[in-house]
Amino acid sequence: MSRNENSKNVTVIDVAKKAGVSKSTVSLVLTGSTKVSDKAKLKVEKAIDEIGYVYNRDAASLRSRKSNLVAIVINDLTNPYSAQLAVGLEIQIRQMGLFSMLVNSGESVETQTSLVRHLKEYNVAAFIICPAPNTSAEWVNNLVKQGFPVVHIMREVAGANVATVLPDNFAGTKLATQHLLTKGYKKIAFIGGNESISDYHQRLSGYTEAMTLAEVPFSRKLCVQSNTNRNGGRSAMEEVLEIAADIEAVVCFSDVIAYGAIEQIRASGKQPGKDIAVVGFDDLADSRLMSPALTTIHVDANQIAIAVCQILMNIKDGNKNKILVGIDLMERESS
Amino acid sequence: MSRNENSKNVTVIDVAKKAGVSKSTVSLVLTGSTKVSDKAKLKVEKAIDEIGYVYNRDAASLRSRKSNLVAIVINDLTNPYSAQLAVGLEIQIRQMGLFSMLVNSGESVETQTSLVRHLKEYNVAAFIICPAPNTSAEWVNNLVKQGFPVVHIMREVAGANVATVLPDNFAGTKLATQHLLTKGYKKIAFIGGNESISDYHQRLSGYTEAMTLAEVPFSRKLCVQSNTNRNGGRSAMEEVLEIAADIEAVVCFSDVIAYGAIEQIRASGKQPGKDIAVVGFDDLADSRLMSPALTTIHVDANQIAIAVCQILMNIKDGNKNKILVGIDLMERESS
DNA sequence: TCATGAAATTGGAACGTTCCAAAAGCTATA
DNA sequence: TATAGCTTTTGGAACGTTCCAATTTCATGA
Repeated sequence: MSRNENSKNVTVIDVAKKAGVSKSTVSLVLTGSTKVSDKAKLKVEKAIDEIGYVYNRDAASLRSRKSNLVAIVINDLTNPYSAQLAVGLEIQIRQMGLFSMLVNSGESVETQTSLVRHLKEYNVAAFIICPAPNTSAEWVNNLVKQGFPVVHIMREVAGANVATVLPDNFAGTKLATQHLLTKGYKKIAFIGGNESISDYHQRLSGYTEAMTLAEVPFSRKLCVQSNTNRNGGRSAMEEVLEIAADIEAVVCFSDVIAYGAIEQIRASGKQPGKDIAVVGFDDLADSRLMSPALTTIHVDANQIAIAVCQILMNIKDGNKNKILVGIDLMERESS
Repeated sequence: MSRNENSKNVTVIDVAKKAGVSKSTVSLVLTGSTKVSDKAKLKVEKAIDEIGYVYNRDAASLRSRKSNLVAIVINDLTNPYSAQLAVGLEIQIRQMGLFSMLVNSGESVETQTSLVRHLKEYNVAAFIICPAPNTSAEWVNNLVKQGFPVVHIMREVAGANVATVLPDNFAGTKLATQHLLTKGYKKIAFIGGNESISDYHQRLSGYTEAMTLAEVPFSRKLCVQSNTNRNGGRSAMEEVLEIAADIEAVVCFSDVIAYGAIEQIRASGKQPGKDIAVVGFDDLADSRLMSPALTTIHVDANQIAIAVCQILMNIKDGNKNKILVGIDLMERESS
């Protein structure tokens, strides 16, 4: 698409003429150089305002081979936690003086591949990716080999040689489970999520660890997998209730799963939070507003965003570490 | 940020050498020209693969003064409906052979202004904007005057001379209210939303129109404003219950408001859907999964996205129309 | 075989910026 | 006043693409 059919653009040269300096001086002002006199700077800024000049980043990044565009590739924007994370990342990136470009892969590797291919053409400086399921390590490593700074968030890709920032899933569910144990519950199930999600194992292990440490017996049958939406929570909870009508508490893979579980508990005629305790994972905004307010593991999206940005700043150090972001237990009415 | 410190980039010239043609021919292949022989095309494509060439859009759009980047400026990505809309727009835009850049204004005019200023530098071809509250018509008109195709979605800015696509809010709440009236309910409240949101008046009018047409008396006191989150729904519902304990049904400004209302109804010891009917607006994915499943006005995000894209295709015709996207009643358990 | 015209290919200029090395302008000191 | 050393300014080249006008190639028909 073209915007203005024929009209000439206003360029640095026009600004230079207006301000009575050279185009090089204008460029120095635009790039915020310190080696330009205040007098010249003022003249240029005045000229820019008067003449309605718009900086052309295409030309700039073509010539300078630099870019301040950071691509954020999100797995699923319709997932509330992902959206929250995207917003946090955007704000942090802007604070670094960079600009972000947000795209959504919709959990499809094909879309993700296509998006990244295009984004490379747009000369992005770095990629922040929440990898779609089945993302290949080879693909990621190739991207890195091409010289792009890459940071993965929320999910790990086995064998991928990239920095990764994710919540301490293991500690999270362990803490959640221990909270329930402390409250005196013994019959505790773990519901929701499934093995195709990279963090499932970590969250499940947190639960089993806590149960084992407390020497409370538990059955693998009470670890019911499901898809990750609200319906998944309902059906997993339904299954648990069928297997063990006397269940006392459930640790949920995520808040969304917990929402479904709560509905199913209600549907079965029991009261969530009273008859059966429920703990979630994520701490979505809704979780403290709902009723009963959901006890959950808080994962601070801003903290993740900050960690990502710190890595981006120092990516040249070849930082390929895994950073675990701390979690907190938010104790509320549902447990 | 810079990616590769010193290494030379692979350019069309390298491709040309490898393929044994001129750079002009390579360019013709890249831009999909029909006036290049199949033989040359194959040679070029082979060379591109072998040499690992990446198209440089900065150079291309600098020279051609064209761009296929469309900016989507969303008011609040953490709002589930906005997120759904953003995803729909992204897909439609990609299908048009364009590329979208998603940014979030967070309902702040200042952020919105800053984002748009930057996006202009990135040479975007068009703006799709869900305007933040207090967006000035002058600002928008100025953007249009600068030659940028602009389409507003979901919200109108009074006095702004731009094409706007939004759901038929009036018809929506009218239909919702008539549905409740048909079911025999008489004491019907309208809750949630507030006058700072451009579509509030339209939705409120739909309700009053239906009540008036049916000659069912109603009190302005039962039209309770609130902020737009779940808590707003709770407090508005609480107020309604205080004023009129015998309320039979509520039309909600949005699904999120309805979620809050349902919780408050429960908290008051009544059963949503049985004792008090609830109707929402938006039809979020969760609304059909929750319990009771929410009766609501369905607004098809894809239809909005398609309408926006149609306008973008024909923007040169100076299309400044307002397009109302049709709505549907989804009758479920809550009414 | 040659002339004709259409189709395909081509090299050089241009897009608007930054980089570079060189020039000019300053200030302080002898 | 001359000089050295520093700060500020500057014109031309370069980034990688597309556009344009000109040239070459090809197919056709006489």
